[in-house]
Amino acid sequence: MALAGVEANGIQIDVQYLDGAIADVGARIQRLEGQFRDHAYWTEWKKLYGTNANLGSREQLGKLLFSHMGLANERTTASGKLAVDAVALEQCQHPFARNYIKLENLKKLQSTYLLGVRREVAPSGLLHVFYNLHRTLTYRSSSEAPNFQNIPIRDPEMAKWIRRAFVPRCNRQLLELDFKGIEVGVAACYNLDPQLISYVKDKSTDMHRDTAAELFMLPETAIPKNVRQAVKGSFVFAQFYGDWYVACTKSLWADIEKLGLKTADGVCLYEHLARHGVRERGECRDSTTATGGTFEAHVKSVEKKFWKKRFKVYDRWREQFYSDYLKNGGFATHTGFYITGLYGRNNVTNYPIQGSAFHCLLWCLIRLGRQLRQRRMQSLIVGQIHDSMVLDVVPAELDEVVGMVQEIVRSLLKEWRWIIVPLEIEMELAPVGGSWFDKKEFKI
DNA sequence: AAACAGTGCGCG
DNA sequence: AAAGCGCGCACTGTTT
Repeated sequence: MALAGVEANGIQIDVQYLDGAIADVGARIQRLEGQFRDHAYWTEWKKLYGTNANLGSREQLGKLLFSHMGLANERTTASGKLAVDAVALEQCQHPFARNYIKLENLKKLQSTYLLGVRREVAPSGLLHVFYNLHRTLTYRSSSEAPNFQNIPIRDPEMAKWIRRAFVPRCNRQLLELDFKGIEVGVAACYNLDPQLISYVKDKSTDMHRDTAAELFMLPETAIPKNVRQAVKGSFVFAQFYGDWYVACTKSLWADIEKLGLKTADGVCLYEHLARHGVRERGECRDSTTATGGTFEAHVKSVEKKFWKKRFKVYDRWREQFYSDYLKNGGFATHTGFYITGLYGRNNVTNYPIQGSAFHCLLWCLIRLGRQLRQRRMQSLIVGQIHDSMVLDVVPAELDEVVGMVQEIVRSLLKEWRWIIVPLEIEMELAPVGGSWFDKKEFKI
């Protein structure tokens, strides 16, 4: 019922802007495609495929680059074919391949997002997306027509093109509220690992910083922001979701180059590691290839310490939870669901965390929506993204809305006793009349 | 023409 | 023993 309310509210779209953006991006795509058709490679491409040559076919591009031209590519897909994705094309280090990625990005922006939103906007100018609660294995939600939960944000350029179209109603502003680190917090509520709990509770500590110090042999007091960020994504979260050191080694090693990671003194991390006796990545083929002096061997030892020392209770919980599932044929979540069926180890230990984290948000969303109506306020909930909600607020109601949310979170902690860590709400606010792209951190 | 499988990529 | 989790959408190429 609550999500149906959000669907009915709808989010305002700046249709005039959107139509302009569609025209602009369309022209860019045309221009780029024209450049491709002037390139010598396109002539080769046509020799291979004749009238069937299709610039949009990655299969054809793969044949051209990796079979015909003989460029290297060791990446394969699930079914064993050569992968022709952004990583493989990046590795070609060739302008034709690089520009192809750019073109594909623009086409993704145009077809999935700009046109995807345009197609669904109602004549009123409101976009009523759908939220499902019956389609996920984890008891999260999903969103469709269009999917409101995967609108670009990480690439600022793509984010600007599409998020500019999402605007507040007249004389209002967009407010986004999200739970900070909710999945880590909820994980701690399942595994009760004292070290993890203390990391979550004590703001002076930072597990990403500490792990970064170990992985890159740096002092904990001198971890650059982008190094911490890379370790958070490529190691800590990956490990929590069930990744292993071989894959983590590859992505961390690639991050150094891709993100230009350096020590606080400006020394490239390859050079820094070499000074500490780690001169190469390692073969990274399987569990037998980690030989001494390689980054692979080092990451392996950090992983061991990570699970056997730092988060040993979390480690034991994963084992226990999975073996209980094997015995019982199912597992319960803290939010009252019992999940049965055939799943692997990573699924079983991740589903309850992912689902329950969403239920914290849903619990709050239900109450906020109800209270806004009861108080006859004009502010509306207009969207939801797993651990966040987007509101279209009347400026005069802003303080009251924020107060209501904080009170609701307090009552959540009282009601659900299994939540044994603090829950923090982060807010982002756009100016009155500003778009979703214009949101900025907002503190009271 | 519709359905399906496979691939790739956007988000949390 | 397995080897990050969850989604929706667009597009290509093939089958029905």
